[in-house]
Amino acid sequence: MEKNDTIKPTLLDYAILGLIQEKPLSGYGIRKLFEESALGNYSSSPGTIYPALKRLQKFELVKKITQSTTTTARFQITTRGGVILKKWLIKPIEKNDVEKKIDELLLRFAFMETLADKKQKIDFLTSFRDLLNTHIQELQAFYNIESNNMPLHGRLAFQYGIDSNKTTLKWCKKIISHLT
Amino acid sequence: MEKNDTIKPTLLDYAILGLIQEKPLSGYGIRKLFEESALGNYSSSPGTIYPALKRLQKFELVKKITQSTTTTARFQITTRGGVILKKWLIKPIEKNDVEKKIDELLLRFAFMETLADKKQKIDFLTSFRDLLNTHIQELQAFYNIESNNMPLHGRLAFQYGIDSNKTTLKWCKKIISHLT
DNA sequence: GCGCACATGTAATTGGTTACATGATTGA
DNA sequence: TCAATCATGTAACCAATTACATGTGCGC
Repeated sequence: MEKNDTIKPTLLDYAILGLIQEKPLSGYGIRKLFEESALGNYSSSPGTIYPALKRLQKFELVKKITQSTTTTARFQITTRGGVILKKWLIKPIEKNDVEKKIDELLLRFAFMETLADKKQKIDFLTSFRDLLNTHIQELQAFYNIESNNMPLHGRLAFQYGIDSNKTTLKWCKKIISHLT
Repeated sequence: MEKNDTIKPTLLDYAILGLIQEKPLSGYGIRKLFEESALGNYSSSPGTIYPALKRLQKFELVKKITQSTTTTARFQITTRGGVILKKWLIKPIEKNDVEKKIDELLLRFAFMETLADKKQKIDFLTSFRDLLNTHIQELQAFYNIESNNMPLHGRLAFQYGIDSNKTTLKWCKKIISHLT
């Protein structure tokens, strides 16, 4: 009905789309997966999941399927939902993603396994790596100039930021060599 | 006025309290700091900062001070605000903080510099370290059991989680030895 | 018969985002 | 004088959190 209204899926929406894309799941099944997998910190509370599913249904990214009266209804991704999911997966990584949305990039990577081809994966990872490199250099440059003006704990916290970006970079390189 | 109503400050609220605790700042000054320091990804948009300041004023955690008619009004932390800030800084770290709220822990650490004594800092960091150790062991145990059932990319993303926790642990240990 | 896991919702509240709106001051 | 920066706000919208509410089916 609201097909033509634009929807801007949240990260949770994408996580749901990615999960049911593998196989249809009930609302409860989705909740259990979020609870147990621990991968990503998405809320599994009913007040989060069920309204999200309703939203996704409204925009026809998912649809309810009922095989028999005895089994629980499950949600399936629609063609439209699949298109939107894939578009999100392979869209170019932006500076801001690397600076503040590592979780989202990791989620994208996780779902790329079956939904992207090898070239797209490599593109994703090399772009990720390059942007990380730039970001780390910028952080380092900032640190070199400003560290003397920073309070001790601020400096140490900033160093943590650099450290963790370097870890991400290492991971990225490891995966690249793993895939090639 | 609403003194007795409980307030549950958000992370942004704490960030503001921590900043103005050092020296009074205008709303604009706070916005600039969030924009430039890059430390923590807090929104610096007017629609975020000014309502937050209004909220903090309402609960009397900050108060407006005007030195002269020419200078811009600045916000100062109140006694009440100081108490709440300190309580947050030194409260025991929970399992969940280590699992999902590293940013908050880093922010707490940054503000502890002047607001906590050496023992409190060491307690904070050793507790952080111990909880991280436990968490990493749990992740590793989960990985050992489940990795064969995980899809490749899921496994790699999970490994990223372990890696980054290990980085946090290393940082933690480094700071501990730095302080002792 | 009791408790637990399964299963699905709604309602109130609220913080954050985005966009809009306004005006002063300052330096090129 | 014109653009940029300083400076402060409001309004609409929306997703997420928390709490409440309900009901089934299974195993002990």
